[in-house]
Amino acid sequence: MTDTKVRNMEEFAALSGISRPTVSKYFQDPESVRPSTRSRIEKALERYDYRPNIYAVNQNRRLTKNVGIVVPYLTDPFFAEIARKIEERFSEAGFRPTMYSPYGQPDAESEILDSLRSLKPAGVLFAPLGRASDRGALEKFCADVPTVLFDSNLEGIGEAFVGSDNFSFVSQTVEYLVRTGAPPCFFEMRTPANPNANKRRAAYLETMQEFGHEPLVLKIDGEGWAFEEIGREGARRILESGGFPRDTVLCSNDRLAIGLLSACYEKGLRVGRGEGCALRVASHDDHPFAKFTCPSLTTAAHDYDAVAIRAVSTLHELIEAGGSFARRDETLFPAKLILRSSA
Amino acid sequence: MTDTKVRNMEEFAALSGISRPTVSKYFQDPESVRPSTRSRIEKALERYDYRPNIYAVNQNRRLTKNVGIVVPYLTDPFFAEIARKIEERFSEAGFRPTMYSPYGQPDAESEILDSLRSLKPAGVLFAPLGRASDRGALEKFCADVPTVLFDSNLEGIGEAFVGSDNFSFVSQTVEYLVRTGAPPCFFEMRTPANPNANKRRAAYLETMQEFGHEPLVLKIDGEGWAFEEIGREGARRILESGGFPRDTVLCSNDRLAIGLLSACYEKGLRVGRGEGCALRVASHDDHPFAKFTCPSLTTAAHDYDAVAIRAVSTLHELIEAGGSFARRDETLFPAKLILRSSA
DNA sequence: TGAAATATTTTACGCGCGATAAGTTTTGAT
DNA sequence: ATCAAAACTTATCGCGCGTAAAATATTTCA
Repeated sequence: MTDTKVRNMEEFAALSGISRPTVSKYFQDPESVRPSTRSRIEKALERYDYRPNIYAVNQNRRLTKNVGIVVPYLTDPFFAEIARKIEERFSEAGFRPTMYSPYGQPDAESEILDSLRSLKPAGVLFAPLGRASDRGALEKFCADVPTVLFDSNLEGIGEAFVGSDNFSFVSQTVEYLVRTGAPPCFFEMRTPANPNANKRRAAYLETMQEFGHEPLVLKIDGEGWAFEEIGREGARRILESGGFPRDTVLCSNDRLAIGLLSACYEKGLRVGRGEGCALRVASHDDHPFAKFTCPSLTTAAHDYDAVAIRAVSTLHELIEAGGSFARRDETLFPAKLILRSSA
Repeated sequence: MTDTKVRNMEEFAALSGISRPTVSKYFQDPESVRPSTRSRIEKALERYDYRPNIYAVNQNRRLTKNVGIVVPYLTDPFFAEIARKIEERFSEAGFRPTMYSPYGQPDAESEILDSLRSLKPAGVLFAPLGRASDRGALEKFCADVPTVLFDSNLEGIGEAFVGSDNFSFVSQTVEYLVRTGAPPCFFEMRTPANPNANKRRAAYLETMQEFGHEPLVLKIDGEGWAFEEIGREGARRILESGGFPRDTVLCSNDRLAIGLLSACYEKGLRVGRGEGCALRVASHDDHPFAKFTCPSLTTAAHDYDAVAIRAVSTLHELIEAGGSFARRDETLFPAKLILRSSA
């Protein structure tokens, strides 16, 4: 590689012996030029290592190749993992994905949308905070930018939704717990941040009804996104005031369960399905750490890959459709029950 | 807010009754225009909600307000947490931080640097993969872009380094374990990805020597970044072939320890410092999940905040210094011992 | 009140590339 | 060899803004 620094496309075109418009065409789609020209450009590319100025490109293109990925809490490995899968797929498809997270703060979410808008992205995959989101801000954003919601559905917002079927999660765990032991009580936050939590509670109530068992919901206090801490404190309080009302607990999500398990361990309460176990615990999500809890956590798993793949392909379709669908599709993937040691 | 859509700065300037160059000046630094002008612009801003085109701005400015944050593995809550803190501070300072992660892959790391370079960032905070990094690529990058390394130090790369003092981590844990019980063996990967691991081993050897104890290093097999899994498998193998050679184990990092604890639980081996405990386990990092392991993990904590704050301020200084320092400074923050139940 | 100091306006150019139109060459099938 | 289609070249414009120089207006302070 020669060290002649190439200032712009004009210069690079001269060096490769091709006209600038053709070089421009090449960078927009290498297949769109004749093989012989392509190889000449690529040879020059090896020698001079030029890349089009991304700002000039984006200023002039009708549509950028940027896509936004927004998740509510990026330090949660669950979201980090799904964001990663989505990011990977976009990169492969030649887009420039950028990740954003409001870390639970509604005003930060609105700010992200504002700054995202000014990036003129081709599209956005958006997992909203949920209850706390500023609905008006989201609607305005979605009116301007092709947006697909994932993970957490807000009715009427975005051109489509891709996520997991909460009913499938809960019906499977409840069915399993009932079949192999006793009907569970349901362990959740009093004021969940996420609409999925409400759907899970509803599914619990419905499924228990169906099986002819009395439902019992334990609502624990706590605000914010420190779910493990909240789960642990909630469980401690229950254990210190007489213990759980049933010998089987179904947690709304794995992060609460992680906290609960830690409280049980601390109190010397043995969790699992074997001899000498006082409590069975199951949960939902298959959080990346659920394999390493003590005992390892029986849970219903998201189909991470399916959600990521479908979310990306749906956004692709949306972009190609010009930014809007005739109908707002909702795709829900079923859960897969993962049997481990906790129940 | 009126719904007249403002196309560009020209139009907005006309609407606010100020000339375009002055409006341009305002957006670069609101303090640089007369208060009376400023308030006129801001009044217009409330009515018309205009924002300068980010691509046109960045194309023409000598230096963008972009900064890059690169961490080796973003789905690791440890990195996610520190990246978050850094991101937050840059946002407050009026920069546009963007996060990148190669997820352990050296070629992805080089690609990130390439695409980062084309963003013409004012500076980059970079936590390299370590051993696997393509040193040549990093050097070339750092020659063009003001870069400060953090977390993981590669000698001679970047204009400065900010991180934690590995010796301080290990000397504190070893001292504590020796003082309150017995000298630990050291549990680590055979081929650690990160230079910090080597420094920790060296610190272990040195500290044990100093205390007059025979060091003992257990090297477990495994490749990649699935440290919990690797730690668990390594511990299983040890437990199944006679158990740990000492009753105290010091893990190189918390993620390995999480795996080890899970293996111990599985095998019915009670970990902790009380009666009936067969093993004491301590570690390093204070991973966000270390509070929730069973038992909770005694560990040496990074000063996350100090590292984040110093990394950001160092990069600020570097940018203001025009991109290079006279001397490559290395800032190391000491660890803080966190006593929990595992040792 | 007046002159110097500071802000603002006017004017004009450039950044690097996308897009388009009109003319020229190359291609590949007859 | 012929000819139309495909690919390329040349020329030119526009995107939205930064920046600089010169002219003008406003403020500041004696």
